[in-house]
Amino acid sequence: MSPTDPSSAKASGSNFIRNIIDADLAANKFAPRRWSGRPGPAEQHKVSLGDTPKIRTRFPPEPNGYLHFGHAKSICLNFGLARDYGGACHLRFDDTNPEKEEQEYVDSIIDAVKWLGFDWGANLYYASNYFDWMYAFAEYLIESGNAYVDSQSAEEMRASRGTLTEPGKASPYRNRSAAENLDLFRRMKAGEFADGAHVLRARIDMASPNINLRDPAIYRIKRATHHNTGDAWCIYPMYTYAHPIEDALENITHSICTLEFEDQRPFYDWLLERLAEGGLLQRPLPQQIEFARLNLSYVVLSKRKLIQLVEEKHVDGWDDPRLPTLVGARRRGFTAEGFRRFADMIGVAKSDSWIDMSVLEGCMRDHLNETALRRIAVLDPVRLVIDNYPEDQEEMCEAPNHPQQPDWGRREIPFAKELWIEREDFTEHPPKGYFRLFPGNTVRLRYGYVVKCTGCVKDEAGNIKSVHCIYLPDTKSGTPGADSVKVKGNIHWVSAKHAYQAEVRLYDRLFSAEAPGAGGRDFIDDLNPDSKRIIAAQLEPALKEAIPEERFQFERHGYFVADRVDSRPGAPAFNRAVTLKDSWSKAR
RNA sequence: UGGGGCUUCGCCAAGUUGGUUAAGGCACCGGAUUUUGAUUCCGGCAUUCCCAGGUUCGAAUCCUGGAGCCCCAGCCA
Repeated sequence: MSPTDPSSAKASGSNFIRNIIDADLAANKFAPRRWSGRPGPAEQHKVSLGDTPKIRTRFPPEPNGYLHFGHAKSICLNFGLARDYGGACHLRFDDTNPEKEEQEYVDSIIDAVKWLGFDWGANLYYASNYFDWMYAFAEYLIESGNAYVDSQSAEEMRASRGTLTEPGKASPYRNRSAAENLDLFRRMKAGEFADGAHVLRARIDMASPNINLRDPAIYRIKRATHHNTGDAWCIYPMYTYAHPIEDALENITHSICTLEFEDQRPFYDWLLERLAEGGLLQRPLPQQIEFARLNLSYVVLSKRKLIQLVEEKHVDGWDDPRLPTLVGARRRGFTAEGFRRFADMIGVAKSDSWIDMSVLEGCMRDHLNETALRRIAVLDPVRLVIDNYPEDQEEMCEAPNHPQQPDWGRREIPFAKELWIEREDFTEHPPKGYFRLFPGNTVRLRYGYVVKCTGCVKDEAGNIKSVHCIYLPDTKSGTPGADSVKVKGNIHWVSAKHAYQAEVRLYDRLFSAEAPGAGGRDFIDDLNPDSKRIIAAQLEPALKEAIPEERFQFERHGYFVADRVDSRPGAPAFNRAVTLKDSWSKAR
């Protein structure tokens, strides 16, 4: 199911959903299930022998937007469960509302789920492919007295629904005969009525304390071209009605959704029970299980807000590396494995919890630490001149591609008299504990020589133009004398003459508030003005050959990725995914 | 205020048939190693489970009462 070895997939700890599945499996609940090889009603499945996957879950996005971090939790949950239990997870597009859904979103969702590392095999489905069955089931509901056509206006319906504390009142159309209802419903389908003229409702209980059971609408007239069925239909099923049926047709065992659907579960069960009674759906019926959606600090995940950020151009499109979309995260340099670890780490439960953005960042840092090649980059360059180094001399220094992975080899970095070093690695007035360059101090130029700082040259305004030092010839890394001089400081550098100057984007959190828009503020006002800084950095020459999406650790800085959109062959641009932990600046 | 949920360490989260000292992760704090102030390693980190009573030899787990937070009145999903 996933690119990672299933056997190594560390069984994410116990959680309430696993407990339910364990109990179901122990009770052999799914033994009667049949699977015909494709979704369908009882009649179709019952001629088959059984269903090989032990459980079936599904990830059912509505193709009306881009997937975000919240979806990643759900994807990892559903596909992860299927993987761990020898089951299957379906990718199903819940496309029952033609006004909001587009092919563009279908494509991006497919890309995102694949990128996260999951495989639905042959189980790619569209709710819209079930419209015929849904329609037939609705006729059955009418015939069995469980649904009726209501001809009230939307306003009238709302008015008669009652309130949270008062029961609703029956519609004057509630007791139409089955024959009349059937005739009306067929004419709705035939296109005889205007949008909104009638609606099909389940007949349950207008006085139910659960508002969702007060005769919910299940079909509405809506003339709109559907991305999949075109103009074949002018009536479309509502989510409440469609979703349970989709699950049942697909033989889903555990239909996992978020907490806000909890009140919907009685209807889910009611509907499926009616249909199973009629022999339309096979038992055992799918069961809906609700878990708490992801809440992430410093982030907005609501579709409305994401759209606003894109449309008002606070970010550069849906794949902006600062956006919590999966395409954005990918461009940012986040990894699929990082998301999977994150999902495992935060677990799944029913309490409405908040996860700090630093947890996600930590997962990315963790995975990137293990996998990213090390390279040198000077992001805020100032010139370092080695006064006692011959003018025209050059030599190579050797550095490992990864300190913990000797097998990954080494690369050479050119060294010369003039180097770029980090501006913050030199100071004339060192604070307590500072062990980088300052006049009189000795540091190692990482993978090169030990140098002793002699001072700096400033312009009239007092800005440092260059730092000066002398090197200790016998101290080159890798040579016998390398450790003859012990130093505490170790700074990185790039030869000025050989450096590859590139565009580097330093991304930071999009919002500076933990809960953007909290306390009645406009969330736009919480935007972090420094969430994107574009700089010209001096990089070690090897970085020129980076290919799009190749990720690196820029030593002592963080993890960066060659941008998959703006990089050109031989001229990659880099995005910062996440910084390294920095206990020095934290301590200060 | 009708209905449905939730409440265990700074943040997640096990624990659910009542039974030794309340898992684990993250964060944090020490200390060791380190040519990344990174990584890695080792150690520490809830006499207490929202609160108050009660049952019991024994309760986070059972009972009673209370508090706080989230969700529901679309012909959205």
